[in-house]
Amino acid sequence: MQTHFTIDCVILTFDEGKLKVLLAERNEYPYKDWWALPGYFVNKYEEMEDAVARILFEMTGLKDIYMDQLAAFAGVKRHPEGRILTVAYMALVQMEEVKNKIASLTSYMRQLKWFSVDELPELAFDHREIIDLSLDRLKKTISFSTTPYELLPNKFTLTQLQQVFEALLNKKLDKRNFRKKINNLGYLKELNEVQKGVSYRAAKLYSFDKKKFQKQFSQD
Amino acid sequence: MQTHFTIDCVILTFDEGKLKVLLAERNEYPYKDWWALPGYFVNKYEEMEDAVARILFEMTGLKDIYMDQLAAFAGVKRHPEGRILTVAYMALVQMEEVKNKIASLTSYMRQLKWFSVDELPELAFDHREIIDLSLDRLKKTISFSTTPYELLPNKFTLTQLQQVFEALLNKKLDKRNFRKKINNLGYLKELNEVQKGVSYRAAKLYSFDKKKFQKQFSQD
DNA sequence: AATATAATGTGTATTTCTTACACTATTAAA
DNA sequence: TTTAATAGTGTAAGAAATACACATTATATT
Repeated sequence: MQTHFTIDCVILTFDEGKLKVLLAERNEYPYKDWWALPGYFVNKYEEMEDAVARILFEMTGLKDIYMDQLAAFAGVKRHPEGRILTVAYMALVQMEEVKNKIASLTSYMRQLKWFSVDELPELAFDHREIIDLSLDRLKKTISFSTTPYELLPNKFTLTQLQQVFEALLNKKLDKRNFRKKINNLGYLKELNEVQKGVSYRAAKLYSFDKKKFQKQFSQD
Repeated sequence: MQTHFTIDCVILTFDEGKLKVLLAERNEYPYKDWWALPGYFVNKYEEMEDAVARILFEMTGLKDIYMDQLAAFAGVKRHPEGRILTVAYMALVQMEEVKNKIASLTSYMRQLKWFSVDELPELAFDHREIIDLSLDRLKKTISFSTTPYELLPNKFTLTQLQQVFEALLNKKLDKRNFRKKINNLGYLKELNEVQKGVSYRAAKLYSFDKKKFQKQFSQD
């Protein structure tokens, strides 16, 4: 038995204090004119991860994006023409980088747009379920992973970092306790720079020390 | 583009103080005579979960087995004849139940055998990688999931439960601290029964209260 | 009946982590 | 100079995690 084989990408970023996902407006049957996750067929001799990278490049103009497989969705009734198996991936990008790049629109999608994850339109196929799964996954792993730092610019304030945690965990955190905990983890580097362009006291900038992070997690 | 579509199952249980996985000896090209995960093609109009249930029934004689999707594996070079996409599932069973059932051998496999996960033979395809992934996944989720109880008989001793944790986490735990913690979770029921057939002091039996467990996790 | 064996079952003190909580400092704009 | 807006900081109380040793009990052996 054979099946059609596609990739769908939940591309997430953090912008304006909110977690956002990139959606495409479909220009093709079925679900024409609906919003959907960016995705497409995998070519015969193409590795799945390469197909993901290809789609991510088309959508964001970026290479070497962080990605993580979520799950396979293979419902017989996903598509009116018969089973189309899709492997869903989650990708995390920095809004700063995306802003300078241009996405290539294709015949099968009319436009791309970032939506806040708590203001999603109705979505094609089972794409809502896929996004929910990715948010669940992030929520569970956030404390032990690099995800917050993939979503933020390379230099960020502690308040921005806290906002990422709050958006993913969907609850408010105490500022002092959050900073204490983050400091104890020991993989933030305090920079000799401050935020610019704000009309109030500027916050110190920090960067993420990936090496120290990995050292801690390689011991388990 | 179309691809062949199969399911592979990592069927795990706990027996003789060890975590064990069920493997099949292949009777077919490629990897003829090698040990492999039980698995097979998904039929055209069959839901993926139904295919998993079908394979699990053939292998163990059991229905309604706990299962969880692990990941899709789709490497172009997995199979010499071209891409065969497989969705790997993890299934957990109680050895007690399996022992009374008969598996149905098929033309493509010669025999089934339980292997301790730390004494695995060389495996066909990327099946070793799949097993490693399932063990990783279990390790990460064990404290917040029903997995230990899916692997054990319905009535079990605290020492057995501790052994499951130790096998999954791959480290020794302190008996008193383990019991204190398990007790605080509050979803174990102490039964008025003790272990039988041992030549030393018999341990009390406990059962898992699934309702209380779910109540706790529905609040997050 | 006495003894040996093998695993069960139990408490406390120490340290670490988590939580709750409110005010001063700094910058830019008006 | 005043106002507005966010940055940045410490402490006390409670909860959870860790380290650690011995008496108890059922069976098997002599």
